[in-house]
Amino acid sequence: MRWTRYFINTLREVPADADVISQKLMMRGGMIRKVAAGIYTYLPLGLRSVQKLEAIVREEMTRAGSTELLMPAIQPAELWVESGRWQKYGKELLRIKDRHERDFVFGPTHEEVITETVRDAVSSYRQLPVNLYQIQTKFRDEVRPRFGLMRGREFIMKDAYSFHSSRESLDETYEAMRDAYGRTFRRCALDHVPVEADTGNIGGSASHEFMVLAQSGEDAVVSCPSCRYGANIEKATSRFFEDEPEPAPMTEMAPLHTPGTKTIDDVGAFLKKPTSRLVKTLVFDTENGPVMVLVRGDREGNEIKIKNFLGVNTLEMLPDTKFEAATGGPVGYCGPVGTKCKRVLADSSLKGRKDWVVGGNKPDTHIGGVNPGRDFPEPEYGDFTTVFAGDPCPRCGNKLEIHRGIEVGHVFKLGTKYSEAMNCVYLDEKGERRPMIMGCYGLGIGRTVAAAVEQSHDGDGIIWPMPIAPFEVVVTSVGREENVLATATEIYEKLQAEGIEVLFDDRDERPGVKFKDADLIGFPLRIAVGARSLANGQVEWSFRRDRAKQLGEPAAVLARVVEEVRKARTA
RNA sequence: CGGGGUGUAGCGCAGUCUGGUAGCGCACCUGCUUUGGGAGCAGGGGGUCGGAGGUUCGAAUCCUCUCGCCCCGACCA
Repeated sequence: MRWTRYFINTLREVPADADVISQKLMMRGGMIRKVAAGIYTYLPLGLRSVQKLEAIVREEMTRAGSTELLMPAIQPAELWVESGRWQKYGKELLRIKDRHERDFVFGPTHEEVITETVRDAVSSYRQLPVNLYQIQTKFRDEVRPRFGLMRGREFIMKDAYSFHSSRESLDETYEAMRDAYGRTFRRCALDHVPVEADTGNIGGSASHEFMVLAQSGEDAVVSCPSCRYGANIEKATSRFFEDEPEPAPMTEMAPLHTPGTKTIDDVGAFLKKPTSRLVKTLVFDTENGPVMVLVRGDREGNEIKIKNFLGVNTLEMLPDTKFEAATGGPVGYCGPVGTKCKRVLADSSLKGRKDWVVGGNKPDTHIGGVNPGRDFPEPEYGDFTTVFAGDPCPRCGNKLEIHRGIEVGHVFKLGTKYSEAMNCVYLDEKGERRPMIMGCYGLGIGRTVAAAVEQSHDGDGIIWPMPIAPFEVVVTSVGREENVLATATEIYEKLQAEGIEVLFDDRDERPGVKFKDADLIGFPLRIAVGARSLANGQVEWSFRRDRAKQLGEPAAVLARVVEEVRKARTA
């Protein structure tokens, strides 16, 4: 492809509304263009990267035994009513009406359509398992789209769904898909980590996310450098409480006068005890009424874990205005002894511990020597706290690390949530009707491309990993001398003949402009042909990643560049 | 949804407070010079100043309403 015949418009200045690096560089490099908040055009260069990633994804899906289909973006509301999500999904679901005033949605995901499809086509266990995928445009009306392609409203996603007659069959496919994801991201040369994830609203029993590690990531990833443990912070656990001393014998409950100690740190300082020896009381409001959660004083409550344990849809910190009425005590001195809260949870780190120090439900008062079971009803124990960096790994005990990550893929064991709601059943060997067991597997195409840019760039622009670079090689002619153009053209044509993806910068521009553009767009390899080196019968080539220039005769450079591309392709 | 900000040429911005026929840089077009890291000079084209209404002899500028966009927060497969 010749630059002068292509469609590239680079910007010298960063558009004012771009906030993350991938968005800035892709907009400047002429790869994407914002049309509305969270809605982008993929310009030709950007589309090439997208399509190259899609090709890799298709190969890996095929290898994992998944078959491609394409479902509609616009879906009838009835399907969503049937699954129950017409009510539940909320404002993120873009609802539209056709000219007959019939309700439709622009699909944010495709469980409904695929379940209907498989339900109608499959009736016997002999036809299972089924594994189907598509690469398609979704729309989610995010409250706050941001970060360019990383959190758009309209976005391209690969989504796959599998249907099974047994748990074992689902496990097998789940593993195959998980492997396929790992291979896909590895082939894109992305530094990523698979982690255990919260299953969220979608439900289901097991779930893993694939996180690309990058500063701009919206998620926090807990990982162990020694063993292979990795989990989203929403889900991660640790053995932080194992350093607790042996429980002392129980003492009597005794009130403590603690004036002006609103926070747990105040109380610790006042009583001259480390906050880890105190108990912090959190109160949340849910649709089922207020819930009290007790955690060790130095830890933080994890709302996702609490929400999942309770099985509620809404959970938020109880506002001060409702506090006294709900708990029977003032803010800052809340505790489980004699509380009005019907439900009291406690983090497992408190289990077996004696003589708690808790709020006294009276102003300026705490209580020491409090023991669950004796002084207040035994609470419900569970894991309700968030992991801190440096906590011991739940598997091996070594220190956990926390990094920022971009969620580029998510695999779920869905179970029978949708098949039951939508009557997607099969007949087993005994002729009995059973709901199919489902899995679903998402991979953000645009987000992965953006994540690659987040992870690989420098002050001058993008440094594309070869497998998803818009072109593998750029040939830059420097100067307009006849032999320069002739040599550059020849190299360009030979590279094309070798099947290399090459862009020929044949513009009549000054060298600086061409080099700056090449760096900005980030072609992995560059061949520069200029009069100066050509006088010695040489041309120059370099990798974008280090830009170290090497000289050689055209034929030798050509061979070397072809070799480097092939090497990268098979890596 | 709450708080803050912003909207002037394709991009980046000034002008708004203090009303008087719209400006700068980049990009674009023409010419000459230049040619290995975003050239120089000269000339040129392009904007109903987000939209509607109002005040005024006169509105980018003041007032009212409205829309878009951005940031922080809450929320989120």
